[in-house]
Amino acid sequence: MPELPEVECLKRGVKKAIQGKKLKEIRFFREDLRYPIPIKKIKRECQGESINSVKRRSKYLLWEMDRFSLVIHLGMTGNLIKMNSRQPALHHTHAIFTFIDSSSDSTEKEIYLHYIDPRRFGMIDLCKNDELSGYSFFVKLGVEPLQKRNLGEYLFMQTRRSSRSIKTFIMDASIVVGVGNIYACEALFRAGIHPGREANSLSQEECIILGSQIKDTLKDAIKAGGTSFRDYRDAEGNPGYFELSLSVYGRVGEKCYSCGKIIKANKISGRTSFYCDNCQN
DNA sequence: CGTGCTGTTGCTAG
DNA sequence: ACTAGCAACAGCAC
Repeated sequence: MPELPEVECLKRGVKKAIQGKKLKEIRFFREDLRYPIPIKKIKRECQGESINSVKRRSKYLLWEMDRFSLVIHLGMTGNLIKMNSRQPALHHTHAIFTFIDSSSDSTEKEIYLHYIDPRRFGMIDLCKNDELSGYSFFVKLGVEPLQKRNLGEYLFMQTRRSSRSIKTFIMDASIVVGVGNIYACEALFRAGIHPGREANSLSQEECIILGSQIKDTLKDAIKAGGTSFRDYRDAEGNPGYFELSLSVYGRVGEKCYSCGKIIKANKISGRTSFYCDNCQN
């Protein structure tokens, strides 16, 4: 489900639901996802703590408490959904977080966030707040596309010595985070750049166009609530609608909305790439 | 029934 | 130094 826009939308919903609330109880239903879950440590350090803020870095969610931050990644199929029950409702429910208002001890207003992940490519981890900058999963991350000023100039600099394809390049999280297969395809279409072009063959002008199209594509997707390609839902269980705006992704064999030629699909570094031969050069 | 895809990321081998 | 390929897994379309 998640590329940057989906995680951003989920973050906003989760933030609304739990920020300022007290994490009363955490229940785990298995010991590992992609990596082992430090269950004892998480229970010890987080139960009874208040959530000061909910943040996103790359595709990681951060629940910041006084000393620690819970780090949650959704992998390919993970989700966090508000439910009415503290009982697991689905087969692939791996954790349930119970929140209460910090001010009251009543059980009336408990909130239950269920972590669900069929494929278990996600992760749940804990990191001290003052160690986040050196946190192993964060140290190698590239820039946040929506925060980075002059993203295009940055891409131009970074691409100069790279012979890999531009699509693989912008999907590389050590260069720029959050751009997965869907948004890489869409941003390249909007920029009129063929996904198979060698990164270092792009002119400065093309890089600047690509940089701004990456930002616009991500922003548009966030506005639409993300892309519910298969089963993405936000924290409230609502789907996103950006798939209605997809120009090329998943449209192989269909007509390009812009020129009417047939959309093609090709494997680039093992990932299916959708593009219009006519509009993208 | 297989078979071959799928939104991620980090490690490995070349 | 860079890059492609793979592994971890469940579900779904064909």
